[in-house]
Amino acid sequence: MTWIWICRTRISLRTFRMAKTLVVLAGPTAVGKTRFGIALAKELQTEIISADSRQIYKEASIGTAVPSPEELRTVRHHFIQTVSLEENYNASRYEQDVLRLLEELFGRYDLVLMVGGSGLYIKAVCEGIDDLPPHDPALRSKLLSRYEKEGLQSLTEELWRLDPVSAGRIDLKNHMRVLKALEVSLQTGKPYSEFLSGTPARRPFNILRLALDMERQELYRRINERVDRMMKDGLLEEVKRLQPYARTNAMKSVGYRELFDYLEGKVPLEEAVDRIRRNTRKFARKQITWFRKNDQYCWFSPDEIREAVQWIRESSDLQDR
RNA sequence: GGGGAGAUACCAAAGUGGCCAACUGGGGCAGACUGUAAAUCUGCUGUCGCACGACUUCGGAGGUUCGAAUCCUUCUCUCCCCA
Repeated sequence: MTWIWICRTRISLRTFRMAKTLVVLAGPTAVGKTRFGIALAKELQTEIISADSRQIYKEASIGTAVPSPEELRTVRHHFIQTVSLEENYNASRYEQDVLRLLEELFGRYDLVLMVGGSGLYIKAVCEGIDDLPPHDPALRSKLLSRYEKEGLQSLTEELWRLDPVSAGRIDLKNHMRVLKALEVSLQTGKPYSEFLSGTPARRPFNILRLALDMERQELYRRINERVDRMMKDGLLEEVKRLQPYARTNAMKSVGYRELFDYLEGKVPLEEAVDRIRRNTRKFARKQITWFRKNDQYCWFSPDEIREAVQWIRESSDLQDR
């Protein structure tokens, strides 16, 4: 656990002079962020902004593992079940919504807590995300069917023509990236790359980042346990109820797509549940990778709430108040 | 008791004399990622050095061969069918 110490020492030596601080609590799914976050919020007497791209949807609760009603009563949460699955929510909208809310919250608190595992959403708030023209679903579906008919090659060739900068930068094997760049370039007549500033946004508040992790084996155990609990709590019924939304973005999530497959008769139930377990493990690994590459995170184990509180107090200079 | 099929790396599964350290899929590990981000994409995955290379693998033990996961003998185990 030396890495934690190195990281803590380096950051806690820094002195933060700014009055307002956004404390970010990140980490893989099922590591215990909700519990930890609530404990922190109580201790620091503040509110929680959820940074979870799935818990934000109104219609879902079991599969997205939203905090329980009791937990939500204990500490005020924002962005939990606030938008509909039918809406086209994304990181950019989240950035704007959070910044607007923060203005208000910082009027009341010196310190606000953001808790969640959606790396891109957190990044959008902390570093900004460049403005793009409004998404054009018609163009997207046109490009998508072209991708299916003509293959990726045809799209990348066009991207090289329209936006060589992006073509040189983007992962050309990833059709999502190619599609996006092409879509924007076609829609605006300007290369996608010109919309990207490449510089992090300045924020009128300070940011403190901490992340939770635990031994891999234990994390996997907790994931399995959680999946079993979700099934007992009625995940299958929730998924049945959400079948009309099966084709929306959010319903491609772990826990839903596997059960849609079961409901459509593609796999037996036990197999579907097993896939949920495996896909959740993969998801957790990806989250860890994402947060690990950002060396501003100070890592804690989920039982180090006291240590985290102390670290936050020291780092945010609250003690001087 | 008789007849048949099979045992391959963590799992599943190809290979049926040299092109095999062994296809492929899963799993695992690592990574990329500025609008689907719980998405999408990439690399590695016998051991040791981790580049070249060296060493040990395809149920066990023998054998044939210049050479075997692949052929022969035998042993062990599994599955199926008939009794």
